[in-house]
Amino acid sequence: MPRYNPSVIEPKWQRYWAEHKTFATPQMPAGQKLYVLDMFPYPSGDGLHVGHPEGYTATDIICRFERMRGRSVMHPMGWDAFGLPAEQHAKKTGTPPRVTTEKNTSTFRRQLQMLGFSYDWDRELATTDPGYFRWTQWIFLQIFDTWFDRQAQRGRPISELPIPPEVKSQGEDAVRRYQDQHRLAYQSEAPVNWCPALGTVLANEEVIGGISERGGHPVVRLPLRQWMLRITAYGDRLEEDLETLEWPDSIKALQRNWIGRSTGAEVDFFVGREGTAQGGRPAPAEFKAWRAARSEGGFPTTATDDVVRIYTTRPDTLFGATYMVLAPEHPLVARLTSPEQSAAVKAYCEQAARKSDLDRTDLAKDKTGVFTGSLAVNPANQRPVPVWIADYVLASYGTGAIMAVPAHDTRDYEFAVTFGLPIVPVVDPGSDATVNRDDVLAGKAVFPGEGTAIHSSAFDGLSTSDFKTKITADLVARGVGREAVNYKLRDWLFSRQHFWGEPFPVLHELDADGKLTGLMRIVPAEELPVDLPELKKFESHGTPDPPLEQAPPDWLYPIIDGRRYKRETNTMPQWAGSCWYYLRFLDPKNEQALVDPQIEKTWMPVDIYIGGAEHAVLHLLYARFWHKLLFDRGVVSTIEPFGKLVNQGMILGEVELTGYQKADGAWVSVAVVDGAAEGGPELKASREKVTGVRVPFDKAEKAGDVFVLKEKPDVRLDSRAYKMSKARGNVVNPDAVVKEYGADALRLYEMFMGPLEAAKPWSMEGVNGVRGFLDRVWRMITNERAEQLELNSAVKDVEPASEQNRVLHKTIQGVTQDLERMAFNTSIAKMMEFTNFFTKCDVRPRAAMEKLVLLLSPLAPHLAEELWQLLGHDKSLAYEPWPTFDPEAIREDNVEVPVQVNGKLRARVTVALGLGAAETEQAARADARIAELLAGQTVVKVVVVPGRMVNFVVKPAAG
RNA sequence: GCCGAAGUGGCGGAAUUGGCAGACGCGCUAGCCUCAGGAGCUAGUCCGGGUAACCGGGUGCAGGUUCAAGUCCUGUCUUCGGCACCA
Repeated sequence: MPRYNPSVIEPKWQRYWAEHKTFATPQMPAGQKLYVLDMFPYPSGDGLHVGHPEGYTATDIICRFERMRGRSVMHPMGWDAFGLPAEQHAKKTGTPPRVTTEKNTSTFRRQLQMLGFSYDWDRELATTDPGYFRWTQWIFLQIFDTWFDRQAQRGRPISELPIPPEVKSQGEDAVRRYQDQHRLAYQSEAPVNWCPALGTVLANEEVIGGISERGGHPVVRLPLRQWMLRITAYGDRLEEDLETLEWPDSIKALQRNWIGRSTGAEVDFFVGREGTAQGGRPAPAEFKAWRAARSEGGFPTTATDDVVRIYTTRPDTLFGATYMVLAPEHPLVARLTSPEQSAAVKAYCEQAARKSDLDRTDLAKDKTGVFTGSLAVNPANQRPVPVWIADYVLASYGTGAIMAVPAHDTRDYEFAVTFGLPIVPVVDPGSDATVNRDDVLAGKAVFPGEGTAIHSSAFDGLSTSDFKTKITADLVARGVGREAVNYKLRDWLFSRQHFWGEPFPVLHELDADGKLTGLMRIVPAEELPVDLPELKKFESHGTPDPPLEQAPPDWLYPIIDGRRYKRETNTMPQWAGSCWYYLRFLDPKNEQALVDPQIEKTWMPVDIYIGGAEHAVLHLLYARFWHKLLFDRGVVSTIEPFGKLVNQGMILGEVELTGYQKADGAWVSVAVVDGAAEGGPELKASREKVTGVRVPFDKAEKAGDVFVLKEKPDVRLDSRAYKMSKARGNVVNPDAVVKEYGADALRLYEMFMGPLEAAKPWSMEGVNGVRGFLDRVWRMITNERAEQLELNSAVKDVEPASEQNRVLHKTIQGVTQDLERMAFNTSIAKMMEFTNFFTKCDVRPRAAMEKLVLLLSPLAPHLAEELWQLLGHDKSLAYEPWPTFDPEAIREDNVEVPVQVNGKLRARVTVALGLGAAETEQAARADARIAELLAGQTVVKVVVVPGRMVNFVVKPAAG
């Protein structure tokens, strides 16, 4: 019985495509090129999740659609295969990560192939292949070999870095050290999250409140030598070039926010060398001399040690700066601390050092701080201001010190209130409705907005923006300030203390005693890759040092030209491999270059890039950074890697009803429960803990717009879909769906659920629904009752009747337009309408059936290929021309026009297409019901949109 | 707190430019077919009233612009996502 049986036809066509290499991409495009890329997955041990195929189906549809429209399509897939889970598995079981990774990759590959995606599998790559990470290491060498020329705003070879004469005069080693300081890859001490219990270094996201996310063990912060990449140098370009991209505005906003560019001024507050060295205020004579020197010599590039340099975005509030704050880590803290304050300052700084960044911000409700005992001079009005230390100022942002303007900055205001510091308003909010003006002017409220200057001597009356310009110019003229730009973006911490990652192609020089000299030597490009050594065991060795410290000596200590070196033992983060994989897909087997320049020029940029929003910032920012650097170094030809970006929404689990019960089992309404409380749900009023219980749908009913318990209708239930998770037990396995409904049904359902970008709850009933549609298509074209597969007897070689032709062409038009704008859900709806219509026809013209099969083929390719073959074609439809529609066939002779009276729909009249406004109005007036409604009324106005609608505006006739 | 997205039937969602709200699917109801059905077919299904024609209401809430608002404007509430002392 040839019913629609996906478990037979799907493997059949997958084999066909593989054997015929149907989707092999030519190295050079034959037609117009289209590069469609999925964010490649990390092959986890859990296998594919129904979230993966959502984006992959969307890109697959686009690719199949565009191939039929004549484009040359690049559509590759690969594996982001380095990652912590495989390493942790190795620690537990001793299985080498490469073995685990290959096993997981096989599962992922099988699952993706089972869904019939049209990837060119000959381009498959994994970031863990030595042939791949050879080039990841090569890119690192490019970064290492680059410095950033601020003037030109681009990266240049380190050999072109100008060496100051005073450095040159110190000899070769000094020059090398100077270069090392300016490379875009550099080393620095940075704190890591070391968890002794787990024996591993954790990422910031894995540490919550000083406790490891996994296991709940304490985590300590230790400084460790780390590799950093100078992404901040590219801050401006990363921000500005967002404008050139066809990305969702929300993602651009997220990136802009992350880069966090702000403009303002740097200003020096004089503290002096003499008086302040022991606390107290700077000597007036010394200050005078400093002022004179500054107006002569100007503003020095790096701060001198007689000033505290601050950064502010509001130089216009300088007259309101009543104190200063240094971060606890600020280098001047020790010198500015007076003997009397020394104990208090020391205690405060030690306490701050113990807290992680997270703790500092978490406990941010109350401001803490300590006075240094020193005073500085406000350069606007020459008044002395106290210098404080507080951890609400971050050492890592700006200059690590601020001027505090409590009247106009919320944080400064809170601090000033806590410690009783003076509050001087210098901005009049005027009529600004957000604050009470009198309170602001009395120093009893904070006003962070813009307004008119007061208490600012000669600047009074200026608007905030004018003031900024004027005072900045004034500061520059006096040599005490300059314009400045800052970023929230920090340099990229690029090393990990892991085994399962790309080794750095770097060797550290050892002296005769086997100690590090601090000088480095790179592994030359032609000797790459630096492969990972074989480790005997993977267990933790109890120190935060990288696991590769345990590597065999012949790997760890190479001897070159008779000199002993130690290899770098940190490895690169997982981001490294995913930063450039889109380039390697173009030319995956090239051993001479990362990508052939001609091929790169032809295929780049990626035209459509689809993936989850979780990569909105980091992956996309890092990849853009590398791409720009490669552009500067002449490796790639475009300034940006990804043209159009689409984020697929998350697929949630099935909708669940949750009721809440107290410890004694009594039900409580969801209205009185705080579900987001820490440590589980609790009653809003009493903070009593309650338990969430899943309630089956047959125990609940709808009351108004909420669900309630059937047996206790005053108990409201929570109705929502949750993120799929193992813990919740609501994960849907694609294997099971394919087994029961078929891959085409899974693909179609994921597209039919709703817009690609939206978060959507899963529903097995919905899968069953689209499977029903595929069954109907099958029955429309085949004879299900025959013994052998044969055409339905209603399918005939005849011309379509005019109504049939109209439906056909409307469907072609609609589906084409919907696919062009990635509205997959509505394109499916249109094919359903087609099927509903033609199923009712006793005669189904073969040409119409063939066209539908072609329209359906990007979405449900296996079914389409099978029907195409049955309709008498002997090769794949993958490159059949896409059906075109005839506008003539769609045109109807008559249109139904709604007629409104005072904006309310009262009748519909059928008129000839293209009828003029006057005639349409006549036709509307001729309608019996309209005539009745207009009788006795004065028609004030008639609005006619020919072919669309008529509206009579009436009022009762006078008299 | 700040930034972003979204609120439309019992449910997922349509409505491309301001012009017939609810396409399509699920679910539900009734009927047909069947030995049987988690199969198929037909009809109905926004809410209230009415046998019906039809009438009234309706896109989170409150206003506004317009002949006309799901769509535009102002305010507000809720949910989700992100950032979180960035001076």
